Amino acid sequence: MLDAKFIRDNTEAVRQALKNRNYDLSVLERFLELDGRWRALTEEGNSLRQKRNEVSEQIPKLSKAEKQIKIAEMKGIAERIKIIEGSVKGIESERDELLLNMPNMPDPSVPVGPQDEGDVFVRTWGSARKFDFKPLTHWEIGEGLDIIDFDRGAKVTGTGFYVLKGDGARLERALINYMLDLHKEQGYEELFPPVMINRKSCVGTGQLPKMQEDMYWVERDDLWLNPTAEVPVTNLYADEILDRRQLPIYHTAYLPSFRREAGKHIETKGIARVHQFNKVELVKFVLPETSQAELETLLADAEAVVQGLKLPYRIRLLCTGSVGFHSSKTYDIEAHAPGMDQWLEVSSCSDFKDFQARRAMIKFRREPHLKSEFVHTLNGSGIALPRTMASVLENCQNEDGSVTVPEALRPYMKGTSVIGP
RNA sequence: GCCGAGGUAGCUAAGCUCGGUUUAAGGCGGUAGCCUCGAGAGCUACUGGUGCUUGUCACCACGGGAGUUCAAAUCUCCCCCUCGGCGCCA
Repeated sequence: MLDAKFIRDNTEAVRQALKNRNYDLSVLERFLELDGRWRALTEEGNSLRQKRNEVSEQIPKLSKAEKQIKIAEMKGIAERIKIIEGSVKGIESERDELLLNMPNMPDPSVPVGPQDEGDVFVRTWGSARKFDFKPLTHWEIGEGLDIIDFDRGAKVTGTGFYVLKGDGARLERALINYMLDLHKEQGYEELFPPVMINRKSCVGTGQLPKMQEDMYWVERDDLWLNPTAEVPVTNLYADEILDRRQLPIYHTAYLPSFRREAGKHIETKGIARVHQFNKVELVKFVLPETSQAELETLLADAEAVVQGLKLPYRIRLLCTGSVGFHSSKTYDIEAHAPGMDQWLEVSSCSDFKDFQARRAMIKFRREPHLKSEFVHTLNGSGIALPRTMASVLENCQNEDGSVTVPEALRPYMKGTSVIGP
C-alpha cells in the first residue's frame, strides 16, 4: 500500500507509475477527490469532538439548571458528530479500498515497457544441454518411469493435481531438504508456518483483495489456503515494532502452496502449472536503506540452488508492464527445460520496499526515543519445486529413459544415483 | 463443543461494582539530561498512533465491532483471542 501522504505530495510520479504499469488512471483521480473530502470532514469532526470533550469536562461542575441547558446543547453536537462520522467512515472505506488496489511504485532501475516484451535478460548461467538423442518432456519421463501419475491425481482431487510415486516422491523430498539446508547455511532461519491463513494476513501481504479469485477459500472459517509462504512468514511480524538490532531478519520456509489459476487454462501439460505445489521460500525484513543490496543477495541465494543442481538458467529483470502488483522490483530465475524447449520460471525475487510493511504494520525503531519506521520486506522463491523437478528430469535424462540424480541430491536419496524403470 | 477466568501502553498492573478530579495511577525496563574521575545509586524529562497550523496543538487509542448516553476502560449486545476444567479426537 502506498502512503496517502506520498500520493498527495507526488501525484505526478504516481500518475506516471500507473501509466507505465498500464493501470487505469481514474483510480488516482478518484482517490485524490475522496482524500480531499476525507481530510475536510475529519477536521470538522475533530473540532466538534474537541468541543464535546471540553463541555463534558465542565458538565459535572455546573448547577442543575446550567447542566440542563448544556446537555440540551450537546445533544445537537452529538447528533452532528454521528452524521459526520458516518460519512467519514463511508469515504474512508472507499478510499482505503482504492488504496489497497493501487500497485507499488516501480523502482527507478526497472525498465519501462510493455508486459514481457520490455523485460531485460540480465545474465545467463550455463548453456542449454545438447543431446545426441531427442530429449523427452518431463511428463513423458515421469510416466515412463512411473514416478508421476497425472490420471490418479485427477481422480482423487481434480485436474491440475498429480501424484508423485516412489523415487519421484523421494526426489521431491530430497529437493526440499537440499534447499532448506542450503538456505540455513546462507543464514536463513527455518520456519514451518500454518498452511491456512486468515483474511487479515492475506490483506497484509497484498493477496487480498486483488487476487481473491486465485485463492482457495475455506468458507466456514474464513481461512485461505496458503498461496505462497510469503504470506504467513511476512505476517509473522504484523502489528509489531521491531528493535533495530533485530534487523535484518532472514527466514526460509517450506510450505505447500495452492493457486486456483482462475481464468488460466491448465492446458500446459506436465507439472509446470498446477493447483498445488511445494515451494521453499525466502523472506527478508531489512532496513530501508539496504533493500536494494538485499535484493541482489536474495537473488544470489536463490541462484545458488539452481547452480548446485547444475541446471542452466537465465535471469530476467521484469519491466514496469510485467512487475507484480505489490512489487517494486523483481528478478525471475528461469531454468531451462530441454524436453519442453522452454525456460521455466522457478523463482521470483522481489523487493516490496515498505508496501507490505505499511499494509501489515511491520515497523522498527532505530533508537528507543525515535519515531518508528516501516521495515522493507523482500521475498523470493528458493525455489518452486515442480518446475525445478521438471528441469531436473529433462536435463538429467539419459537415452534409455532413466534419470541421473544430481550429485547435490544424492546424500538425500540414500545413495540412489540413477532413477531407472 | 460446553463451563469458568481473563485480554488495559515495550513488560507488569490499578481503575470496571456505582459512567464525569485520572492528564489511563503505580512499578519495571528503555532513552536523554543533571550529578560523578568513571560507574552505580539518586533526581528530572521523555517513552502508543494520526493530522497539520510543529504546539504547554488537536484528535484517536484500554482485544475487535455495534449500541445506550451530553459523556464509556467503566453499562448492553455480537465476535475474536489466551488460560484453566470437562467432552471429543489422530
